[in-house]
Amino acid sequence: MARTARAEKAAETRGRILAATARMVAGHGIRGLRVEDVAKEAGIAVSLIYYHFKSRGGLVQAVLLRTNELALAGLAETPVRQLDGRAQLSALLEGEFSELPEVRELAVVWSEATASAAFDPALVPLVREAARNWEDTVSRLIRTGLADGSVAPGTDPAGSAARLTALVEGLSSKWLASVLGRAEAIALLRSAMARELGPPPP
Amino acid sequence: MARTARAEKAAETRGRILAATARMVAGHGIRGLRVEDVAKEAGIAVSLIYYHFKSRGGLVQAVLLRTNELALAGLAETPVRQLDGRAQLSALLEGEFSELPEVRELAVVWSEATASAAFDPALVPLVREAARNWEDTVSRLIRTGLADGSVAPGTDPAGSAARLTALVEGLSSKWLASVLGRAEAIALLRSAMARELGPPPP
DNA sequence: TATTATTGACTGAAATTTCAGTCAATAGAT
DNA sequence: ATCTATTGACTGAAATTTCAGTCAATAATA
Repeated sequence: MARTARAEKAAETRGRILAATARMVAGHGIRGLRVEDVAKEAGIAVSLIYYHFKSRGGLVQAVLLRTNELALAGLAETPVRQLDGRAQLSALLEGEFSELPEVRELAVVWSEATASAAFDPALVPLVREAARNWEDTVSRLIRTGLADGSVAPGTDPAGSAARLTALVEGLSSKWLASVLGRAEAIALLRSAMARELGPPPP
Repeated sequence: MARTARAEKAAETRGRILAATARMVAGHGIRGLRVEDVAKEAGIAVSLIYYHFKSRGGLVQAVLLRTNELALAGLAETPVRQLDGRAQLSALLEGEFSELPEVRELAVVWSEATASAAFDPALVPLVREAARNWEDTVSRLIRTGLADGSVAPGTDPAGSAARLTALVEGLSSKWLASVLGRAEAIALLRSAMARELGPPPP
């Protein structure tokens, strides 16, 4: 499908709008999202947003979809082969508390989506799928750890994954709300991992 | 201070407004809260809300304060003296996932407050204090459990309390978002408690 | 290939909707 | 008669959505 130059540029614009939307959601929340702000941030006319997306709600849906895709891509990124499963998992979970704007952005959008899903049924399937992806990745890494000996034998991958992801979500929301510092959050996560997966290998 | 009939009635009205606000927040979130809806729900005029509270923001602050007080009162409710510390803690944490509207209401308001605090610094102290109360209560019950033998010796009350409360918050947000069923949430909580506090006594 | 028609991306401004917040007037208690 | 609680109608400022129209890229035609 030879995309014409015009279509190419349009796709890029759409992408710019979504990126701008993500930044705005990260800064003001889903409910605090203003279409005009998005347009300004993306450097385009407000009405163009309505041309590409049906409505403000459609824009939100689209940005959540994109966020899921980005997160999946991030998970797929092979995290240094020489690390054992346990270390990879550590990196993945602790990475949730990064100060890097683009990582924090994902965390905020995700947390906003979950919170909003309680009032907006349209978001539920999206949030469900994202949660499943995340949990699957964690339990896969636990199995890797079981195989390479970095995780204590007898660990239940699915159960530990469910508990750890829920814990991370709780810690993350406290962290985003400034109730918990980054260091404390990571310390709590580490102690929980030790309980779930046995003492870390040296 | 002999409260006159007028003051009495006014106080009651204030209470009705706050109760209505809590219901609306539970249904639409803090960000979805509209003062006209509150007025309709409480059966009073919009302007009366501004008479009793300075602004929409003041109303939100007030409802969060009230929610904290309600929660504290709920915590204080002596949970049957014959239960050991462990059982009391179980009841307390599992109670978070009750289907009772008034309990679920507390959970939603709390979760909304936390989510909103990420964008509204005015809410941070309130959320902090509520988190501290909650964590203190949990760690106190763990100490009770240590004393009566229902919690494994060597358990660190503060650490376990921090991890358990974070876990409950994560489970709760998934539960409210319909990502997790009540039964699953409780099962995960139980398995986590077993890890933190040792096997439950028979 | 030069000319003409058609489509797709995009804009600016106006229409509509949505809300928080105000105020003067009134009812009711003391 | 005074003060307090309460009302209902109103305002103003955002914010969302719609729409008529421009311009450049592509497709069709000669």
